[in-house]
Amino acid sequence: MKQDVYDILLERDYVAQVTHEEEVRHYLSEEGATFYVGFDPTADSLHAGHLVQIMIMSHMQQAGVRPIALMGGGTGYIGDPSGRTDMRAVMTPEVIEHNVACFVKQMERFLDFSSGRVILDDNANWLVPARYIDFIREVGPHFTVNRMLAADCYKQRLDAGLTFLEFNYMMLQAYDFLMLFRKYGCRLQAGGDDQWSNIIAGTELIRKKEQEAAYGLTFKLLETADGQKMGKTAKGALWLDENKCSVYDFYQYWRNLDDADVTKCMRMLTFMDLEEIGAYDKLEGAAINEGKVRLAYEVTALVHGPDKARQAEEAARSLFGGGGDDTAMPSQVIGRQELGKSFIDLLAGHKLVKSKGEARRLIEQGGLYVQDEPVRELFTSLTEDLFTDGQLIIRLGKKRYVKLVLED
RNA sequence: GGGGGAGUUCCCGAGCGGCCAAAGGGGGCAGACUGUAAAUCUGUUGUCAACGACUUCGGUGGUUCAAAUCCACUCUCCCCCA
Repeated sequence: MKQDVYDILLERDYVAQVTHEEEVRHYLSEEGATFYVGFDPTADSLHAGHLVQIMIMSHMQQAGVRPIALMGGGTGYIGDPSGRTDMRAVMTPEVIEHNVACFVKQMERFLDFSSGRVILDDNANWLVPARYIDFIREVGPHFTVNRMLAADCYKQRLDAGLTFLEFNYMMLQAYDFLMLFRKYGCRLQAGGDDQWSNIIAGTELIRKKEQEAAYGLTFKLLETADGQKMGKTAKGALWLDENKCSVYDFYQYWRNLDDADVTKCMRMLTFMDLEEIGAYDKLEGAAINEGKVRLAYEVTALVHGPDKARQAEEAARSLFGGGGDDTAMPSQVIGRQELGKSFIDLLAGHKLVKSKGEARRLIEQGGLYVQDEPVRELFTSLTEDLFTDGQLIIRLGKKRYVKLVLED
Protein backbone atom coordinates (compact mmCIF):
# COMPACT_ATOMS: atom_id res chain seq x y z
CA MET A 1 0.00 0.00 0.00
CA LYS A 2 1.46 3.27 -1.13
CA GLN A 3 1.73 6.23 1.15
CA ASP A 4 -0.92 8.84 0.85
CA VAL A 5 0.29 11.65 -1.45
CA TYR A 6 -1.36 14.19 0.70
CA ASP A 7 0.73 13.03 3.60
CA ILE A 8 3.82 13.32 1.48
CA LEU A 9 2.89 16.90 0.70
CA LEU A 10 2.39 17.61 4.36
CA GLU A 11 5.57 15.90 5.49
CA ARG A 12 7.62 17.76 2.98
CA ASP A 13 5.99 20.93 4.12
CA TYR A 14 4.61 22.05 0.81
CA VAL A 15 1.09 22.86 1.83
CA ALA A 16 0.13 26.39 2.74
CA GLN A 17 -3.67 26.36 2.51
CA VAL A 18 -6.29 23.82 1.51
CA THR A 19 -9.96 24.34 0.91
CA HIS A 20 -11.08 20.95 2.21
CA GLU A 21 -8.40 18.90 3.83
CA GLU A 22 -10.21 15.58 4.22
CA GLU A 23 -11.91 15.73 0.85
CA VAL A 24 -8.68 16.53 -0.92
CA ARG A 25 -6.91 13.69 0.82
CA HIS A 26 -9.66 11.37 -0.23
CA TYR A 27 -9.87 12.68 -3.77
CA LEU A 28 -6.16 12.19 -4.33
CA SER A 29 -6.42 8.56 -3.46
CA GLU A 30 -9.19 7.98 -5.97
CA GLU A 31 -8.71 6.40 -9.34
CA GLY A 32 -8.46 9.05 -12.04
CA ALA A 33 -7.82 11.95 -9.72
CA THR A 34 -6.63 14.93 -11.69
CA PHE A 35 -5.21 18.26 -10.65
CA TYR A 36 -3.81 21.24 -12.39
CA VAL A 37 -1.13 23.80 -11.98
CA GLY A 38 -0.90 26.90 -14.10
CA PHE A 39 2.24 28.27 -15.71
CA ASP A 40 2.65 31.68 -17.21
CA PRO A 41 4.75 31.34 -20.32
CA THR A 42 6.35 34.73 -19.91
CA ALA A 43 9.93 33.57 -20.38
CA ASP A 44 11.71 30.95 -22.43
CA SER A 45 12.82 29.02 -19.39
CA LEU A 46 11.47 27.97 -16.05
CA HIS A 47 13.31 29.20 -13.01
CA ALA A 48 13.96 28.04 -9.48
CA GLY A 49 10.63 29.38 -8.33
CA HIS A 50 8.88 26.83 -10.51
CA LEU A 51 10.68 23.92 -8.93
CA VAL A 52 8.19 23.60 -6.12
CA GLN A 53 5.24 23.15 -8.41
CA ILE A 54 7.11 20.75 -10.60
CA MET A 55 8.14 18.70 -7.60
CA ILE A 56 4.55 18.56 -6.46
CA MET A 57 3.44 17.46 -9.88
CA SER A 58 6.07 14.80 -9.80
CA HIS A 59 5.04 13.53 -6.38
CA MET A 60 1.46 13.47 -7.50
CA GLN A 61 2.20 11.64 -10.69
CA GLN A 62 4.17 9.02 -8.84
CA ALA A 63 1.17 8.51 -6.64
CA GLY A 64 -1.06 8.00 -9.60
CA VAL A 65 -2.64 11.42 -9.72
CA ARG A 66 -2.80 12.88 -13.19
CA PRO A 67 -1.25 16.33 -13.48
CA ILE A 68 -2.36 18.95 -15.92
CA ALA A 69 0.13 21.63 -16.81
CA LEU A 70 -1.98 24.50 -17.94
CA MET A 71 -0.15 27.11 -19.90
CA GLY A 72 -1.46 30.60 -19.55
CA GLY A 73 -1.23 31.37 -23.22
CA GLY A 74 -4.54 33.18 -23.08
CA THR A 75 -4.16 34.87 -19.72
CA GLY A 76 -0.66 35.74 -20.82
CA TYR A 77 -2.30 38.48 -22.80
CA ILE A 78 -3.49 39.98 -19.55
CA GLY A 79 -1.04 39.33 -16.78
CA ASP A 80 -1.82 38.28 -13.26
CA PRO A 81 -1.91 41.28 -10.97
CA SER A 82 -1.18 39.11 -7.92
CA GLY A 83 2.07 39.99 -6.35
CA ARG A 84 3.13 42.58 -8.82
CA THR A 85 2.82 46.27 -8.87
CA ASP A 86 2.97 46.90 -12.55
CA MET A 87 1.31 45.58 -15.64
CA ARG A 88 2.99 42.82 -17.48
CA ALA A 89 4.20 43.05 -21.03
CA VAL A 90 1.86 41.56 -23.56
CA MET A 91 3.15 38.55 -25.45
CA THR A 92 2.72 37.42 -29.02
CA PRO A 93 1.44 33.91 -29.85
CA GLU A 94 4.75 32.90 -31.43
CA VAL A 95 6.68 33.81 -28.34
CA ILE A 96 4.24 31.99 -26.10
CA GLU A 97 4.43 28.89 -28.21
CA HIS A 98 8.19 28.91 -28.08
CA ASN A 99 8.18 29.43 -24.33
CA VAL A 100 5.79 26.56 -23.76
CA ALA A 101 8.03 24.24 -25.75
CA CYS A 102 10.95 25.25 -23.57
CA PHE A 103 8.98 24.62 -20.40
CA VAL A 104 7.99 21.15 -21.48
CA LYS A 105 11.53 20.20 -22.26
CA GLN A 106 12.59 21.18 -18.79
CA MET A 107 9.67 19.47 -17.12
CA GLU A 108 10.40 16.20 -18.83
CA ARG A 109 13.13 15.51 -16.34
CA PHE A 110 10.59 15.47 -13.58
CA LEU A 111 7.49 14.18 -15.23
CA ASP A 112 6.61 11.32 -17.47
CA PHE A 113 4.83 12.87 -20.41
CA SER A 114 4.27 9.58 -22.18
CA SER A 115 0.83 8.49 -23.30
CA GLY A 116 -1.15 11.23 -21.70
CA ARG A 117 0.29 10.82 -18.24
CA VAL A 118 0.59 14.54 -18.11
CA ILE A 119 -2.00 16.65 -19.79
CA LEU A 120 -0.69 19.74 -21.42
CA ASP A 121 -3.23 22.35 -22.29
CA ASP A 122 -3.31 26.03 -22.95
CA ASN A 123 -6.06 28.30 -21.85
CA ALA A 124 -5.68 30.17 -25.12
CA ASN A 125 -7.65 27.22 -26.52
CA TRP A 126 -10.81 28.48 -24.89
CA LEU A 127 -10.05 32.04 -23.96
CA VAL A 128 -9.08 33.23 -27.39
CA PRO A 129 -12.21 31.99 -29.19
CA ALA A 130 -14.45 32.98 -26.29
CA ARG A 131 -16.88 35.69 -27.11
CA TYR A 132 -17.23 38.51 -24.70
CA ILE A 133 -20.99 38.47 -24.26
CA ASP A 134 -21.11 34.71 -23.90
CA PHE A 135 -18.31 34.72 -21.41
CA ILE A 136 -19.73 37.51 -19.32
CA ARG A 137 -23.11 35.85 -19.24
CA GLU A 138 -21.74 32.50 -18.23
CA VAL A 139 -19.24 33.59 -15.64
CA GLY A 140 -20.17 37.13 -14.71
CA PRO A 141 -23.29 36.42 -12.65
CA HIS A 142 -21.30 34.33 -10.21
CA PHE A 143 -18.89 37.04 -9.24
CA THR A 144 -19.65 40.08 -7.20
CA VAL A 145 -17.38 43.01 -7.58
CA ASN A 146 -17.29 43.77 -3.90
CA ARG A 147 -16.08 40.28 -3.12
CA MET A 148 -13.45 40.44 -5.76
CA LEU A 149 -12.22 43.76 -4.48
CA ALA A 150 -11.90 42.23 -1.06
CA ALA A 151 -9.48 39.64 -2.43
CA ASP A 152 -6.00 40.22 -1.23
CA CYS A 153 -4.42 40.33 -4.62
CA TYR A 154 -6.63 43.21 -5.69
CA LYS A 155 -6.72 45.04 -2.39
CA GLN A 156 -3.03 45.69 -2.64
CA ARG A 157 -3.50 47.24 -6.01
CA LEU A 158 -6.39 49.50 -5.19
CA ASP A 159 -4.28 52.51 -4.39
CA ALA A 160 -1.70 51.89 -7.08
CA GLY A 161 -4.32 51.47 -9.74
CA LEU A 162 -5.77 48.31 -11.14
CA THR A 163 -6.90 48.23 -14.72
CA PHE A 164 -10.10 46.54 -15.75
CA LEU A 165 -8.03 44.26 -17.91
CA GLU A 166 -6.21 42.89 -14.91
CA PHE A 167 -9.34 42.86 -12.85
CA ASN A 168 -10.64 40.16 -15.16
CA TYR A 169 -7.81 37.84 -14.33
CA MET A 170 -9.55 36.16 -11.44
CA MET A 171 -12.61 35.35 -13.50
CA LEU A 172 -10.51 33.98 -16.30
CA GLN A 173 -8.55 31.76 -13.98
CA ALA A 174 -11.75 30.56 -12.40
CA TYR A 175 -13.05 29.85 -15.87
CA ASP A 176 -9.93 27.83 -16.64
CA PHE A 177 -10.64 25.61 -13.70
CA LEU A 178 -14.21 25.17 -14.86
CA MET A 179 -13.07 24.24 -18.35
CA LEU A 180 -10.54 21.75 -17.03
CA PHE A 181 -13.23 20.23 -14.87
CA ARG A 182 -15.46 19.83 -17.89
CA LYS A 183 -12.73 18.63 -20.19
CA TYR A 184 -10.82 16.31 -17.91
CA GLY A 185 -12.82 15.99 -14.72
CA CYS A 186 -10.17 17.93 -12.88
CA ARG A 187 -11.27 18.76 -9.35
CA LEU A 188 -8.16 20.18 -7.79
CA GLN A 189 -6.12 23.20 -8.54
CA ALA A 190 -2.78 23.74 -6.93
CA GLY A 191 -0.78 26.92 -7.03
CA GLY A 192 1.50 29.19 -5.12
CA ASP A 193 0.13 30.74 -2.00
CA ASP A 194 -0.37 34.03 -3.84
CA GLN A 195 -2.92 32.24 -6.01
CA TRP A 196 -5.31 31.49 -3.19
CA SER A 197 -7.95 34.03 -4.19
CA ASN A 198 -7.91 32.94 -7.80
CA ILE A 199 -8.09 29.30 -6.86
CA ILE A 200 -11.05 29.55 -4.56
CA ALA A 201 -12.80 31.64 -7.18
CA GLY A 202 -12.50 28.61 -9.43
CA THR A 203 -13.73 26.09 -6.91
CA GLU A 204 -16.76 28.24 -6.24
CA LEU A 205 -17.48 28.70 -9.90
CA ILE A 206 -17.50 24.94 -10.42
CA ARG A 207 -19.75 24.48 -7.47
CA LYS A 208 -22.16 27.06 -8.75
CA LYS A 209 -22.17 26.09 -12.39
CA GLU A 210 -21.95 22.34 -12.04
CA GLN A 211 -23.04 21.67 -8.50
CA GLU A 212 -19.90 19.62 -8.20
CA ALA A 213 -17.15 19.62 -5.63
CA ALA A 214 -13.84 21.17 -6.49
CA TYR A 215 -10.89 21.86 -4.29
CA GLY A 216 -7.95 24.13 -4.05
CA LEU A 217 -4.57 23.79 -2.48
CA THR A 218 -1.76 26.26 -2.26
CA PHE A 219 1.83 25.49 -1.56
CA LYS A 220 4.35 27.60 0.21
CA LEU A 221 6.36 29.86 -1.97
CA LEU A 222 10.04 29.28 -1.71
CA GLU A 223 11.40 32.09 0.34
CA THR A 224 14.78 32.63 1.82
CA ALA A 225 15.12 32.88 5.57
CA ASP A 226 15.00 36.65 5.36
CA GLY A 227 11.77 36.68 3.43
CA GLN A 228 13.04 37.20 -0.08
CA LYS A 229 11.83 35.19 -3.01
CA MET A 230 14.23 32.36 -3.43
CA GLY A 231 16.08 31.89 -6.66
CA LYS A 232 16.71 35.54 -7.20
CA THR A 233 20.23 36.37 -8.15
CA ALA A 234 21.89 39.64 -8.89
CA LYS A 235 21.23 38.98 -12.55
CA GLY A 236 17.58 38.08 -12.02
CA ALA A 237 15.94 34.70 -11.80
CA LEU A 238 17.84 31.47 -11.32
CA TRP A 239 17.04 29.90 -14.67
CA LEU A 240 16.85 26.19 -15.26
CA ASP A 241 18.11 26.60 -18.81
CA GLU A 242 21.84 26.14 -18.76
CA ASN A 243 22.29 28.67 -21.50
CA LYS A 244 20.73 31.28 -19.27
CA CYS A 245 22.47 30.10 -16.13
CA SER A 246 25.43 27.75 -16.29
CA VAL A 247 25.22 24.47 -14.43
CA TYR A 248 28.12 25.62 -12.34
CA ASP A 249 26.36 28.81 -11.32
CA PHE A 250 23.17 26.90 -10.65
CA TYR A 251 25.06 24.51 -8.43
CA GLN A 252 26.78 27.37 -6.67
CA TYR A 253 23.49 29.01 -5.85
CA TRP A 254 22.43 26.06 -3.74
CA ARG A 255 25.91 25.50 -2.45
CA ASN A 256 25.85 29.03 -1.01
CA LEU A 257 22.42 28.89 0.48
CA ASP A 258 21.68 30.33 3.88
CA ASP A 259 22.04 27.74 6.65
CA ALA A 260 18.43 28.19 7.65
CA ASP A 261 17.13 27.21 4.24
CA VAL A 262 19.04 24.01 3.63
CA THR A 263 16.77 21.32 4.96
CA LYS A 264 13.68 23.14 3.80
CA CYS A 265 15.01 22.98 0.28
CA MET A 266 15.95 19.35 0.71
CA ARG A 267 12.39 18.55 1.57
CA MET A 268 10.80 20.62 -1.12
CA LEU A 269 13.25 20.40 -3.97
CA THR A 270 14.72 16.95 -3.77
CA PHE A 271 13.48 13.42 -3.34
CA MET A 272 15.85 12.77 -0.49
CA ASP A 273 14.61 10.50 2.20
CA LEU A 274 12.91 12.34 5.02
CA GLU A 275 14.85 10.48 7.67
CA GLU A 276 18.06 11.50 6.07
CA ILE A 277 16.92 15.09 5.89
CA GLY A 278 16.00 14.85 9.54
CA ALA A 279 19.59 13.96 10.29
CA TYR A 280 20.77 17.09 8.51
CA ASP A 281 18.25 19.03 10.55
CA LYS A 282 20.17 18.17 13.68
CA LEU A 283 23.46 19.47 12.39
CA GLU A 284 24.77 22.75 13.67
CA GLY A 285 27.45 25.23 12.81
CA ALA A 286 29.99 24.34 10.21
CA ALA A 287 28.57 20.86 9.81
CA ILE A 288 25.62 22.33 7.96
CA ASN A 289 28.02 23.03 5.18
CA GLU A 290 27.97 19.34 4.36
CA GLY A 291 24.25 19.56 3.87
CA LYS A 292 24.75 22.23 1.26
CA VAL A 293 27.08 20.02 -0.70
CA ARG A 294 24.43 17.36 -0.71
CA LEU A 295 21.58 19.70 -1.51
CA ALA A 296 23.41 21.42 -4.34
CA TYR A 297 24.18 18.08 -5.91
CA GLU A 298 20.65 16.76 -5.55
CA VAL A 299 18.92 19.79 -6.97
CA THR A 300 21.38 20.16 -9.80
CA ALA A 301 21.06 16.48 -10.62
CA LEU A 302 17.31 16.78 -10.84
CA VAL A 303 17.44 19.77 -13.12
CA HIS A 304 20.48 19.07 -15.24
CA GLY A 305 21.07 15.37 -14.76
CA PRO A 306 23.53 13.51 -12.51
CA ASP A 307 26.48 13.81 -14.90
CA LYS A 308 26.43 17.55 -15.08
CA ALA A 309 25.72 17.81 -11.39
CA ARG A 310 28.78 15.68 -10.72
CA GLN A 311 30.85 17.89 -12.97
CA ALA A 312 29.71 21.03 -11.22
CA GLU A 313 30.47 19.45 -7.89
CA GLU A 314 33.92 18.41 -9.02
CA ALA A 315 34.61 21.84 -10.40
CA ALA A 316 33.60 23.43 -7.14
CA ARG A 317 35.66 20.98 -5.16
CA SER A 318 38.76 21.56 -7.20
CA LEU A 319 38.46 25.31 -7.01
CA PHE A 320 37.71 25.56 -3.35
CA GLY A 321 39.60 22.51 -2.21
CA GLY A 322 42.05 21.07 -4.66
CA GLY A 323 41.97 18.19 -7.08
CA GLY A 324 39.13 17.34 -9.40
CA ASP A 325 38.42 18.88 -12.74
CA ASP A 326 37.12 22.14 -14.01
CA THR A 327 35.09 21.16 -17.04
CA ALA A 328 31.93 22.72 -15.73
CA MET A 329 33.52 26.02 -14.93
CA PRO A 330 32.40 28.97 -17.02
CA SER A 331 35.04 29.61 -19.62
CA GLN A 332 35.97 32.36 -21.99
CA VAL A 333 37.85 31.91 -25.22
CA ILE A 334 40.69 34.37 -25.70
CA GLY A 335 41.93 35.16 -29.17
CA ARG A 336 45.67 35.26 -29.73
CA GLN A 337 45.49 38.88 -30.78
CA GLU A 338 44.29 39.68 -27.29
CA LEU A 339 47.56 38.66 -25.73
CA GLY A 340 49.30 41.70 -24.37
CA LYS A 341 46.10 43.51 -23.53
CA SER A 342 45.60 44.66 -20.00
CA PHE A 343 43.28 42.68 -17.79
CA ILE A 344 41.13 45.77 -17.50
CA ASP A 345 40.45 45.79 -21.22
CA LEU A 346 40.10 42.05 -21.31
CA LEU A 347 37.56 41.73 -18.53
CA ALA A 348 35.48 44.59 -19.83
CA GLY A 349 35.81 43.44 -23.42
CA HIS A 350 34.42 40.02 -22.63
CA LYS A 351 31.69 41.44 -20.40
CA LEU A 352 33.05 39.68 -17.36
CA VAL A 353 32.58 43.03 -15.66
CA LYS A 354 30.25 45.84 -16.64
CA SER A 355 32.82 48.49 -17.41
CA LYS A 356 36.49 49.19 -17.39
CA GLY A 357 35.90 51.25 -14.30
CA GLU A 358 34.58 48.18 -12.57
CA ALA A 359 37.55 46.14 -13.69
CA ARG A 360 39.82 48.85 -12.43
CA ARG A 361 38.11 48.91 -9.07
CA LEU A 362 38.26 45.16 -8.83
CA ILE A 363 42.02 45.21 -9.25
CA GLU A 364 42.49 48.22 -7.02
CA GLN A 365 40.63 46.45 -4.28
CA GLY A 366 42.64 43.30 -4.68
CA GLY A 367 39.78 41.30 -6.07
CA LEU A 368 41.32 39.92 -9.24
CA TYR A 369 43.39 36.80 -8.88
CA VAL A 370 45.53 35.14 -11.51
CA GLN A 371 46.90 31.76 -10.55
CA ASP A 372 45.49 32.41 -7.11
CA GLU A 373 47.63 35.49 -6.63
CA PRO A 374 45.99 38.90 -6.37
CA VAL A 375 46.92 41.17 -9.24
CA ARG A 376 48.72 44.09 -7.65
CA GLU A 377 49.57 46.16 -10.69
CA LEU A 378 46.62 48.04 -12.15
CA PHE A 379 47.75 47.66 -15.74
CA THR A 380 48.97 44.08 -15.66
CA SER A 381 48.53 42.51 -19.03
CA LEU A 382 47.75 39.05 -20.19
CA THR A 383 50.74 37.20 -21.54
CA GLU A 384 51.06 33.79 -23.06
CA ASP A 385 53.38 32.46 -20.39
CA LEU A 386 50.57 32.71 -17.85
CA PHE A 387 48.73 29.92 -19.62
CA THR A 388 49.29 26.27 -18.99
CA ASP A 389 48.12 23.99 -21.78
CA GLY A 390 46.30 26.94 -23.25
CA GLN A 391 44.27 27.52 -20.12
CA LEU A 392 44.35 30.06 -17.36
CA ILE A 393 42.05 30.20 -14.41
CA ILE A 394 41.35 33.61 -13.05
CA ARG A 395 39.21 34.56 -10.12
CA LEU A 396 37.02 37.61 -9.67
CA GLY A 397 36.35 38.26 -6.07
CA LYS A 398 36.05 35.47 -3.60
CA LYS A 399 34.37 32.82 -5.62
CA ARG A 400 33.78 33.75 -9.19
CA TYR A 401 36.06 31.66 -11.33
CA VAL A 402 36.53 31.95 -15.05
CA LYS A 403 38.66 29.72 -17.19
CA LEU A 404 40.39 31.58 -19.98
CA VAL A 405 41.02 29.34 -22.93
CA LEU A 406 43.62 30.46 -25.42
CA GLU A 407 42.55 30.11 -28.99
CA ASP A 408 44.78 27.81 -31.09
C1' G B 1 -13.68 67.90 -19.57
C1' G B 2 -12.17 70.87 -14.73
C1' G B 3 -8.59 71.18 -10.52
C1' G B 4 -4.10 69.44 -8.04
C1' G B 5 0.57 66.65 -7.73
C1' A B 6 4.78 63.91 -9.54
C1' G B 7 8.79 62.35 -12.95
C1' U B 8 16.48 62.44 -9.96
C1' U B 9 21.79 57.89 -10.93
C1' C B 10 20.17 49.73 -10.22
C1' C B 11 15.69 50.68 -6.53
C1' C B 12 13.58 53.97 -2.77
C1' G B 13 14.41 58.89 -1.85
C1' A B 14 16.86 64.05 -0.66
C1' G B 15 18.34 68.29 -3.43
C1' C B 16 15.13 73.33 -5.73
C1' G B 17 20.69 78.72 -9.36
C1' G B 18 27.16 77.89 -8.24
C1' C B 19 30.28 74.28 -2.60
C1' C B 20 26.19 68.46 -7.35
C1' A B 21 28.51 62.95 -10.43
C1' A B 22 24.21 64.80 -6.92
C1' A B 23 22.73 63.50 0.82
C1' G B 24 20.58 59.06 3.11
C1' G B 25 18.85 54.09 2.85
C1' G B 26 18.41 49.48 0.11
C1' G B 27 20.80 46.51 -3.29
C1' G B 28 25.49 45.31 -5.90
C1' C B 29 30.83 44.74 -5.84
C1' A B 30 35.65 44.21 -3.17
C1' G B 31 38.42 43.44 1.44
C1' A B 32 38.61 41.56 6.80
C1' C B 33 36.38 37.72 9.88
C1' U B 34 34.39 32.70 8.62
C1' G B 35 32.20 27.25 7.06
C1' U B 36 32.15 28.66 -0.64
C1' A B 37 26.67 30.41 5.16
C1' A B 38 24.56 34.37 8.10
C1' A B 39 25.67 38.53 11.05
C1' U B 40 29.37 42.30 11.65
C1' C B 41 33.22 45.84 10.21
C1' U B 42 35.88 48.65 6.17
C1' G B 43 36.11 50.39 1.32
C1' U B 44 33.56 51.04 -3.20
C1' U B 45 29.29 51.81 -6.49
C1' G B 46 28.07 57.22 -14.12
C1' U B 47 31.88 56.70 -18.26
C1' C B 48 36.81 57.23 -19.89
C1' A B 49 43.16 57.92 -22.25
C1' A B 50 41.29 58.81 -14.27
C1' C B 51 44.47 63.81 -8.83
C1' G B 52 41.84 65.47 -15.04
C1' A B 53 38.09 65.14 -18.86
C1' C B 54 33.31 63.84 -20.58
C1' U B 55 28.00 62.49 -20.19
C1' U B 56 23.62 62.22 -16.58
C1' C B 57 18.47 64.44 -12.91
C1' G B 58 11.20 62.48 -18.46
C1' G B 59 11.86 65.25 -23.59
C1' U B 60 12.77 69.84 -26.49
C1' G B 61 14.00 74.81 -26.61
C1' G B 62 15.19 79.21 -23.69
C1' U B 63 17.11 82.74 -19.50
C1' U B 64 22.06 83.03 -17.07
C1' C B 65 29.12 83.79 -16.59
C1' A B 66 26.70 79.25 -14.32
C1' A B 67 20.89 75.20 -14.28
C1' A B 68 18.71 68.68 -11.48
C1' U B 69 17.37 73.49 -9.61
C1' C B 70 14.37 79.44 -13.19
C1' C B 71 10.97 80.13 -17.89
C1' A B 72 8.16 78.09 -22.25
C1' C B 73 6.40 74.12 -24.76
C1' U B 74 5.88 68.82 -24.61
C1' C B 75 5.45 63.56 -23.05
C1' U B 76 4.20 60.09 -19.15
C1' C B 77 2.06 58.81 -14.49
C1' C B 78 -0.92 59.58 -10.06
C1' C B 79 -4.87 61.95 -7.10
C1' C B 80 -9.55 64.75 -6.59
C1' C B 81 -14.08 66.48 -9.11
C1' A B 82 -17.31 65.51 -13.58
